[in-house]
Amino acid sequence: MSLLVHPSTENITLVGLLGALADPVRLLIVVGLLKGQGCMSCAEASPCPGIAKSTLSNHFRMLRQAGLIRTTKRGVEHRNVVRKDEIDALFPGLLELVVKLAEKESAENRPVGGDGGWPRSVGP
Amino acid sequence: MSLLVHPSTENITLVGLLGALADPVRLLIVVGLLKGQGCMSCAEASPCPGIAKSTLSNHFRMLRQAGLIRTTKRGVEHRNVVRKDEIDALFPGLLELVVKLAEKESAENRPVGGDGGWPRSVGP
DNA sequence: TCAATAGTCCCATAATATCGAACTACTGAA
DNA sequence: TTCAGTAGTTCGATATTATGGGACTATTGA
Repeated sequence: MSLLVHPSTENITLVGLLGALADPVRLLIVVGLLKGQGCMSCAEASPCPGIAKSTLSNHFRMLRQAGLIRTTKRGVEHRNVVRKDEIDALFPGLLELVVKLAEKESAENRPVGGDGGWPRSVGP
Repeated sequence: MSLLVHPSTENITLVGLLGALADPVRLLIVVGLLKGQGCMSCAEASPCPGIAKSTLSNHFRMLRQAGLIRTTKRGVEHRNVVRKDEIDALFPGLLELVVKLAEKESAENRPVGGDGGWPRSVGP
């Protein structure tokens, strides 16, 4: 059963948000949500080829737990929206800048994330 | 032997930087470096009680691998500095904003990071 | 009622983080 | 030179976390 627990605003932390954004898939999801509008299906939200459904579900759960998105059931699917107003109040400028930098990075031919160099990509 | 490998600027990614900052200890280290100046000992850099020396060493390695800091040997200790100019060129405004938000968070009595709510702090 | 769809949950496996202990490198005495 | 002390890294074991397949739940529409 999905209870769709969301943290209250006082439990949203900067480290939590950064961690939620520190994954290529999740970053693309969030940028997509912010540039488009609230998105429907998980699969729809992400330009993710060959990622298991359960993994995608986990990514959305992580975004939810970090307080980045709010998920509501709408019929058979889940509607995810970024908690923009709340996050802007807590951490003004963060979402805007991340979106801008992600777009800058991809515009410079450096695929957003890629493997992200995170975690674990450079030797000792 | 420590080779102190640093990624070249083209291998510094947004996801990598966010991941490096997505830890309470590392965030405090980076903020400390940016607010103070290049720091000497790992132990000195971090206001970290009861964190194992090897763990701290790993945190510095992660910051290094993400391209956030540059480490040079100076005598018996390692000198760590934030690669500010390079990161500012790649991702303008990121470091400044993160420092500002971390300070805002702690000013609001919400200890920066805490356990950070990341990873894993809210139930299903 | 039944099939189809959207997502979650559970499990096993793989990848990471943490920390103690051993080790390396450098410094500054004696 | 030798030796003790300091700063960090590396290694091994353990614990935590992510991934993906498959089963399961809930909702919709025929």
